[in-house]
Amino acid sequence: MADIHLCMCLNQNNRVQAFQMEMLDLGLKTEVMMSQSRNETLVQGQWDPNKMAPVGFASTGVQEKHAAEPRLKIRIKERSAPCSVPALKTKKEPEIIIHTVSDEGSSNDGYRWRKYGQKMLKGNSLVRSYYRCSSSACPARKHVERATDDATSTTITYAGKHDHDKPAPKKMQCSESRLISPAASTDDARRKKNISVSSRKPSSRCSVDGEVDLMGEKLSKLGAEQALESAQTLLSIGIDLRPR
DNA sequence: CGCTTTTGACCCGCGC
DNA sequence: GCGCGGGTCAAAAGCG
Repeated sequence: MADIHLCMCLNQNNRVQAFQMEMLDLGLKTEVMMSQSRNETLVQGQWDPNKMAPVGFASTGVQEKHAAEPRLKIRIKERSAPCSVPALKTKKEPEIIIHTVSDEGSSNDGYRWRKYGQKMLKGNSLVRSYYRCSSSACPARKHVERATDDATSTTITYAGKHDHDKPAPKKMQCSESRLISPAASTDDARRKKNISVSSRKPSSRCSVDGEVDLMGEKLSKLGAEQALESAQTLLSIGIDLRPR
């Protein structure tokens, strides 16, 4: 099962728009939310993947940061939390949070990341790993947060933008596997030492690009060109939502 | 040999 | 002012 749950919140000029989509193993259930305050969801809608039209809207409560659904969950939102990097402290640089809950728990975003730190958080119940882009002078960073008691739950926080294109793969397959998220590769490395890794199920691929375009179309009606722009930013960062 | 990971130490912001 | 927690640094070790 390769569910994808994407939530995106934006905050520009004191306005927040959000959209969310789920791909329940290609079921492509899509939800669109709009909110007026940070992290608060006011409206939620659904798209029928066949009709490509809204199915219904319903009010929802405040989004919990960490939902407990046992499925792959990807969340993208802006964050106002300060970053220790001085340049990022002053600027409210958008951060993108991807929360994944899956067996594979990896997010291959196409970039090469280098781990530069790891912290035990909240009484060792969480392990947060810190990665930066391997490309020199690239400001892109990401934090991979993983529960020690639930290794299948991973929260990835992206900060900063890549100032370069995705590195060209030398070999399609090899590079793809090589470019699997460092969190996964880290764990893989550990698993190599401890236990054997069960072979990955080749899950079907599904592109989100069309969904993002759909979101942009809908949001444009809401006066959310910023949303589309940020969605493009998201894509430019290189997040690959294709389940593997 | 070059790149990545590991890990303890250090820095800094924030709350009390 | 102090302590705590989060983020980063940097050296050593590991790996391909």
